[in-house]
Amino acid sequence: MTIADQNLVKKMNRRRLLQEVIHHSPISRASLSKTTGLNKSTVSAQIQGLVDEKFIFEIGQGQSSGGRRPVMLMFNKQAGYAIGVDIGVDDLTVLLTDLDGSIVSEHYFELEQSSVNETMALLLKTIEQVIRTMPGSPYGLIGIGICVPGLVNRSEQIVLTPNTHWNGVDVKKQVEEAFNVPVTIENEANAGAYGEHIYGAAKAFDDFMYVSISTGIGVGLVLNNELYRGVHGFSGEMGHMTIDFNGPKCNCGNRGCWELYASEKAFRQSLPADWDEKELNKRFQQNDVVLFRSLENFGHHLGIGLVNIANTFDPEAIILRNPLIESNPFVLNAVKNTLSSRMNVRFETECAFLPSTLGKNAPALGACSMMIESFIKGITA
Amino acid sequence: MTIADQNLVKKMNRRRLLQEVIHHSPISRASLSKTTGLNKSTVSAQIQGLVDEKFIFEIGQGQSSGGRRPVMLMFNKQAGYAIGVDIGVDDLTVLLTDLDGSIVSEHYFELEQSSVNETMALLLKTIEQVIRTMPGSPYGLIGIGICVPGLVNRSEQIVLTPNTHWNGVDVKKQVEEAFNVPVTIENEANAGAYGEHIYGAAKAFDDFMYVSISTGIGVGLVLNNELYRGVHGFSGEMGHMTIDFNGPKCNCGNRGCWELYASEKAFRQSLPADWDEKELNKRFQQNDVVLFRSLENFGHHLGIGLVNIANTFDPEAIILRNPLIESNPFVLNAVKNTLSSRMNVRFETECAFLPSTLGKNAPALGACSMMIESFIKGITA
DNA sequence: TTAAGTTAGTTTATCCGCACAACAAACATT
DNA sequence: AATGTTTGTTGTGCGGATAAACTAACTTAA
Repeated sequence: MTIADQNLVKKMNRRRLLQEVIHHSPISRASLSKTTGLNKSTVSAQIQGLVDEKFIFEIGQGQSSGGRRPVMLMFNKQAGYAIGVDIGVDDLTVLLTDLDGSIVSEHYFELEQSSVNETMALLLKTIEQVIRTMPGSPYGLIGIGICVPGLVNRSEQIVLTPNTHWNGVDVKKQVEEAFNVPVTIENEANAGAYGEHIYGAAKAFDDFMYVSISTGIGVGLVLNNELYRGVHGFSGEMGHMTIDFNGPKCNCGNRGCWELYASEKAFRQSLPADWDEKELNKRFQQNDVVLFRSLENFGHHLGIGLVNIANTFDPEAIILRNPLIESNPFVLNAVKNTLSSRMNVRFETECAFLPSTLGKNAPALGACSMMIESFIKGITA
Repeated sequence: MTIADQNLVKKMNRRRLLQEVIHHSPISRASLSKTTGLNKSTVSAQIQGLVDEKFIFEIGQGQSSGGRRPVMLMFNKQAGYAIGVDIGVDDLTVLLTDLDGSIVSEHYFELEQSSVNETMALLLKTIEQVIRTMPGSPYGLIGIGICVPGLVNRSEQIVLTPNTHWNGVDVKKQVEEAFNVPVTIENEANAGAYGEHIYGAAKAFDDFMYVSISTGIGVGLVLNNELYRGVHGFSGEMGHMTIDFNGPKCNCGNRGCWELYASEKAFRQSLPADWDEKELNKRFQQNDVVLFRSLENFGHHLGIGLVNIANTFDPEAIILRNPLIESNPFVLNAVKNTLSSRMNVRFETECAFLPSTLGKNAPALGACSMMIESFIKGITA
C-alpha cells in the first residue's frame, strides 16, 4: 500500500484524464470536466502537460451546442509503437501496432523443424527490420511483448514448453539487450486472453476465460479486469484437469486430462490415420459423416471441461480460440448441446460461449497491448 | 474510477495508519511514521482524529531506545462488536466477536427437522439475547454477517440451497429490519475462506482456496487477497466439477461430479449401511480395516479434485475443512498420496495442503470479519 | 552530577494541487 | 445589435502533506 500525497493525486487524475481521452476521443476539455467530475481548471492544466508531452493533440474545433465551439482533443496513437511476438510450436508471428493496437505491419513464418537458435535468429532479424521500417514518432518503440506456448514464471523465465525446446532460454534478456526496450515474456493463453479483452470478443467483459485449443489446452483467466497468473505464474493449466479419473495417463503425470480428449491433437488422433490435410478439407466440404461425428465428439468433450470452468469461476463469458471452431459453427453447436445437458440452468443463460474474434493474432496483439498498457502506466509514474 | 483530491489523500493515509495500528499495536507515532513513510506531523494529526473517535487509545509509555520514551498506541478492539451466524443444514452457530475477531460469546444449536420459520425465530431470539448481554462500547453492534449452505447472488439473496429450504427467503431484509444494523448474507464456503484468511490457517496467504467438505463440496476462492465471487456470486461450485464424464448423474444435471465421490455424504454412503455413528466411532478407535479403506478412498477422490484446483489456480495453499480431516491425519495422508502421484512435480512442493484451523467456527468467524472489515472501511469514508 | 547525544512528538512555515468564482472568448438565437 | 450559452483561462483560497525548528524526555558516559 503506497502512501498518499498531492503528487499521487495529480498522477491519479492525469491517468484518469488520459484514459478518458484514449477511450473517448475526440473529446473537449469541457466534456472531460463533466465526465470525470474534475474542475475545468484542473482539466486544462493537466491536458496542457499531456499536450506538451505529445500524448494528446488538439484536432480543431468541434460542433457548438449553443455557445463557444469546443476544442477537440485526440489521443496521439502514433506517439509510439509496440511489437508483439507469438512464438508458436511451428510458427512465428511478429506484429507492429500503434498505441491503439492497430496493426501497422505483420510478419508470419512457418517454423518447420527450426531449432531454437534458428528461430531466435529469425526473430531478432525480423524485429530489427520492423524497427527500421517503423514510422517516426516521439517515443519510438515502446516495448516488445513475446508469448510462448508454455509455462512462464513470475520472473518471466520459460520453465516448461511441452512441445518445443525453449525451456530455460532467457528470451527476455536476449531481446532486451538486442533492442534496449522493455520486454515481457508471457504465456500464450494469457496473452491471447488479454488480446481478446482489449481488442476482441471480450471487450465488454470484466470476468472471462480464454480457452486456447491446439496441441494442448491452455486457459487465460481475466478476473476483475485483470489477468490472474497464480502465485508462480502457472494458473490456467486446465488442459491437465482430470475429467475421467480412471482415464489414460497423461505425460504430465495425471490421468484423464481434459486435453487428452478435447485438444486439437486429440481430435486429429480420432480421425482415420490415412487422412492427410487435403483429405480432411475435402471431407469438410462434403459434410462427411465420419468427420462430423468426430467434430461432434470433439465439441462434446470440450463442453465437459467448459462446464467445469463455468462452475469454478461463474464468468461472464468463455472465449474459445481454435481454427475449427472459428471457421465452423458446427463445433460450437456441439459444445452448446453438451453444455445445455450438463450445466445447471442458472448458468446457461448467463455465461456466453463465443469464438475468438482475433483468431491467430490474439496472443501477439495481447502481447502488444500489455506493452502499451505498461507504457501508458509509466507515463503517469 | 474515482477522482482524486486532498480529501482522498487524507482518507487513504487515515486508513493506512489505522490498519497499521490494528495489525501492529502497540506501536508509537514515531514507528508509524517510519513504517508508513508519512511525516511525523501528519501521523500525529491523523492519530489525534482516530483517538478522538475512540478507535485508538494511548496505553502509556513504551521502552526507550536511547531517547525519549514513546507513547504506545493500541487499537481499541472493544470499540464495537460483530455477530457472525452460520446457518448449517442441521445446525446453527451464533458468534459474538470484538473488532479483533476474538470470540466474546458463542451459541450452538442442533436443528433437527426445524422448519425455516422455526430456525429464523431461534436466530432472531438468539441475536436479541446476544445483543442484550453485549458489553458497552462506543459503537455497539456494528453488523451481522450470516452465511448459508447455498448459492447467494450479488444482491445477497439466497437463490439455491440444495439441502434446505432457504431459497427465496429474504434473510437480509428480515434481520436488517429487526436490528437496524448492516447485514451481509454470504455463501458458507466464501465465509469460511474469509475466516481462515483473517484468523486461521491462511493468514499468511494471498492466494488460496478453502474447500468445505460436508454434504456437498463448496470452494471459497481468495485471489489477490480478496474473495472472488464470480459475476453472479456463484463461483467455487467445484463440487459439481466433472471428474468422471461417464459417471453417474448428479442432481445438478451434470455427470460424475466431484462431490459424488469426495463429499462426506459420499464417504458415508461407501460404508456398510448398518453402521451407525456409534459403530463408526468404535471402528475408528480400533483402526478398523474396512473403515480405513473407505477413508483412504475418500482421500483419494478428494485428491483428484484438488489436483484440478491446483492446476487451475496455482495457489499458495489449499485449506481443507472437514471434521474427519481435522481430527485424523490419515485422510490428509491419503490425499497427499494421490497428489504426489498425479500432480506435476513443480506444484507439489509449492502448494500447501492444510487442514482448517478454525474448524466448525470458520464460516461464522469469516462472517464476523466481513462485517468488521466493512465497518473499518466505513470509518474512513 | 553534569553534559552530550538520542529519540519522540509538536509547532510553524511552506509547498502543491484542486475547487471556486470571475472573466474572456466564441458562438447561437432572436 | 443585444442577449444568453458554452468553452476555456486566470487569480484566489483551502486543505493536507512536508520539512525544519523546537520542546520534551530519556540514555549514556565522562
